[in-house]
Amino acid sequence: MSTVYEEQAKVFKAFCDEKRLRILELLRDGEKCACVLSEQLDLGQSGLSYHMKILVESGIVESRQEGKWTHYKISEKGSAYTGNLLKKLTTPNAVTEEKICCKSKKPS
Amino acid sequence: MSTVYEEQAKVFKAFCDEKRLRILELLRDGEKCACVLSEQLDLGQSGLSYHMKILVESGIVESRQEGKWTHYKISEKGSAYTGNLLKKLTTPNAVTEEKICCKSKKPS
DNA sequence: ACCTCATATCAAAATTATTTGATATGTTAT
DNA sequence: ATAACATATCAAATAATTTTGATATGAGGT
Repeated sequence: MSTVYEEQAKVFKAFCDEKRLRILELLRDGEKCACVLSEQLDLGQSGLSYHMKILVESGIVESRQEGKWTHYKISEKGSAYTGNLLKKLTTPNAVTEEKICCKSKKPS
Repeated sequence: MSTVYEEQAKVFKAFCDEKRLRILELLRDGEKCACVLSEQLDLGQSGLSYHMKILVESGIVESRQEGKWTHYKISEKGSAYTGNLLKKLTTPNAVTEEKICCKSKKPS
């Protein structure tokens, strides 16, 4: 069972972990390279790499290579996409709105 | 380590699981009771209950008791809150925007 | 080419989330 | 009060995620 749902879930995984929220918070102050991020969080090098991969794959973060260093920043495009997706997922379909499910009372 | 981050993560957990995304999709068609949801997904009674608890605790879904039945629907308030939170988490701080980290090149 | 450094990947261990079946709670009807 | 039903909770089993340390890859400098 892998489909649209898994794709969508992947996007929000970015926000489902404490460490990643901390990383995003740091990135709100502007682009940062991995070394700086690793320094500011209690995360080893490989742990950071693991989370950055998830963030990049979610589309929320962009990476840029510069020589040995990798710089990360929040992606405007990805953020906008996610915002729209969230709205879509939580907006009622407006179509067949009223449909009683389990009868509230037996017919008297 | 439990704080704001964990609180925020909890909100987005609603969207991080395939089953829950399916449930939300069903709820976009209007309020539904647990029995109907359970019927439409390959989820046993207790499994559904587990996911509904997560959804309700995230604030995205509201529940309403009616006799024996529990009805669930998407919470407008919770959705709006989450939308704003998402925006907040992905909007740059605009303050000290430019700050070079790892020197791009050695001073020549 | 070789060395050093930054990051990525891998595999094992540890942690956390999900599923499942059994039982508990609470509501309605008899 | 008891029976029947809807949902919640619990505990054990399973699966997925995260952490950690070791090793690989790839860039720059010598």
